[in-house]
Amino acid sequence: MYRTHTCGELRITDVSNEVSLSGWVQTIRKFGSITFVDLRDRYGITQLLFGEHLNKALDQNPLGREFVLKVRGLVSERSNKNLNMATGDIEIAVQEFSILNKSAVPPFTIQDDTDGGDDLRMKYRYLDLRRNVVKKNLELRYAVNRAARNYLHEKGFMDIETPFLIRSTPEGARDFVVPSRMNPGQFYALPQSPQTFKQLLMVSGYDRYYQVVKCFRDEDLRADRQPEFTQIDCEMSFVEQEDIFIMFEGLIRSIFKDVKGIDYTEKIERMTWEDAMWNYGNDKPDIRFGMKILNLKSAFKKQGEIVAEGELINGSGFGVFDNAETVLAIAVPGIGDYTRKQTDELTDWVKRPQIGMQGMVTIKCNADGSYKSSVDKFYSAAQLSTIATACDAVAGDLILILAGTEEKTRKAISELRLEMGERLGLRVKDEFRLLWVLDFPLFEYAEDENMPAGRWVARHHPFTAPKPDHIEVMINNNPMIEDAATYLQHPYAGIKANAYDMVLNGNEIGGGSIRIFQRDLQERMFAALGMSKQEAQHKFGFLMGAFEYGAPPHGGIAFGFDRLCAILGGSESIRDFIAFPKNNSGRDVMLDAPNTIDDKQFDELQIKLNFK
RNA sequence: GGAUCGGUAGUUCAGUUGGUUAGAAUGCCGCCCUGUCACGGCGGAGGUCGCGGGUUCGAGUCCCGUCCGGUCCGCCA
Repeated sequence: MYRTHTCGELRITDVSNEVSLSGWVQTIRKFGSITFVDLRDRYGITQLLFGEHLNKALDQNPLGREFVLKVRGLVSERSNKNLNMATGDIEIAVQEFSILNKSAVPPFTIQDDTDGGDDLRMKYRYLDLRRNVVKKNLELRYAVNRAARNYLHEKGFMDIETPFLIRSTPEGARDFVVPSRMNPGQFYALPQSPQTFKQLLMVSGYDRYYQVVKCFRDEDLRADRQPEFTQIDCEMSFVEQEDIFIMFEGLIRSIFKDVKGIDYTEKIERMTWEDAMWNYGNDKPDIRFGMKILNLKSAFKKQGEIVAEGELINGSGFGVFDNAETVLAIAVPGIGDYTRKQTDELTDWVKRPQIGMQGMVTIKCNADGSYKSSVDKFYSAAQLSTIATACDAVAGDLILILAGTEEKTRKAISELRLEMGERLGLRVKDEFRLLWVLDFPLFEYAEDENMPAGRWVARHHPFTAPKPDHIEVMINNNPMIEDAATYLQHPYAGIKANAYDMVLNGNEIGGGSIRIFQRDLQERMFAALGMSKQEAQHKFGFLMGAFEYGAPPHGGIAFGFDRLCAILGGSESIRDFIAFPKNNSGRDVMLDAPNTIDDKQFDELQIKLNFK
């Protein structure tokens, strides 16, 4: 028998029992004639004491780090206890031991504070996974998985597997493709999500479906993006948006409770996409802190906004503002005492290529109620005061202003806001703020080499239903864009979707929609996206055919499982929460994949390489 | 496709204005040590400075190219 107990469970109450343990050698501490060894397994660490009588055996069979060891001995109370270890009251007085397997010296230390770099740890991921911190992350992942499954099972959702080898429908992300040997010249695609299958399951009457499922997208990677990733994919029949909100607020609350022990009882806020863009410059705002964006002048119109276009900065003679499409400001609390050097550094920050601003204007709000600005000669004290008041700035604040084209400036100030939140410590890791963003536009403008004026693409996906009030607009207007410069005036630009994202601390953790379930509306949607009737029938005939046989109204949501785990675990990178992740270039550095295949395999597939 | 940072001992890093024999910590090996748990003490081994080319009397250091890795932009319905 290899073991009677694990390395994490023996306590003072077990003293004088004879036990066997098996595990890995964490450390060896030799003291002349006695030797201490920390033995590690998944459950913990237990100290072993090798007495003088084993010295000869140890000389003949020397131990090393990461050797696999089996010992038999007596549980003994320690004379020096270690309060930092769960098993710190006891040790095993070893009577006999055997080395089950030797280990080469690991390329990095298997410790919480390892000396190994990311690259090396990924190459030897099986060693990295032995480390406690990595193990904790995977345990958290499993806890989230369990919490989700328990909740969904409780609510009557049924886990149904859908196929991985499907057909390519290159809308949106690039597909990974798999050649078919039995059908030469033809390819499967790996699913970007089980979207159409879950909709078909609704047509089939399964009512409530879920799956914790791998999805594949052949796009460039980021710290929070992998080519294969996991979604908690859900779909329900006979629901409206409100039903979805209630159901999945329950899910996320349940996950918080089970995984983090947090009772998230607060109301989960809701914000329209327009408000999010207007106030935060971003469709996934981090609402843990304020610093809302003030529009001093904007090409982006929004109903009900108090500040009229240009009102605050008109006629100043300051060309940068007067000529800009958009001028946006944020009031950063408590940094009104920044030195010239510090504000210059911030200016350099927004001038980085990734942000791409030409410059930045600052207004200091002094303690005596006066203002000091880098554009003092263009604006009166009263004008600066008006701007400051509109920004809700108080004495001690620093107002940062960016000007330029609408899209770029809004994106830049959004980045600046997040950066300042980060620098001021306002983005607290263990504070969680959930938010629904809703009323997304149904369509998004896209450039297209075949269509000079551009065309519409689905912002979410082509199965998303328009808001009921907007269906008429969609049906009664020609989708054709006449002029790229005025696409915002096209009726389609204002059509809103029954789509929603769940946002946690500035991250999109889930997104979904109410779906189209009538054949004619779905056809109309494909047409709006520039797909011919034949093409739509060819690619999605199966779905539209299904809609003819009594499709129920339905909708759903998919959560980004890896990302959710990373945020709950307080990490920026989802790689820490995936057992065997890919690197930045989509490579598995452990397997050295992707890699070439044999000529024989090419022959069987009847495929010939044609490198350019 | 683009921007940017990095590549020096097994590992993590330092290396000044281009100048003698490229350092530290940790890991590894050996010896000593009966209560350690980041054990301690003494000693030792360990380097094609990613690769290729160039400038120079002289290159880890400067220039060009290339490969690899990190982060970001584009992209990600």
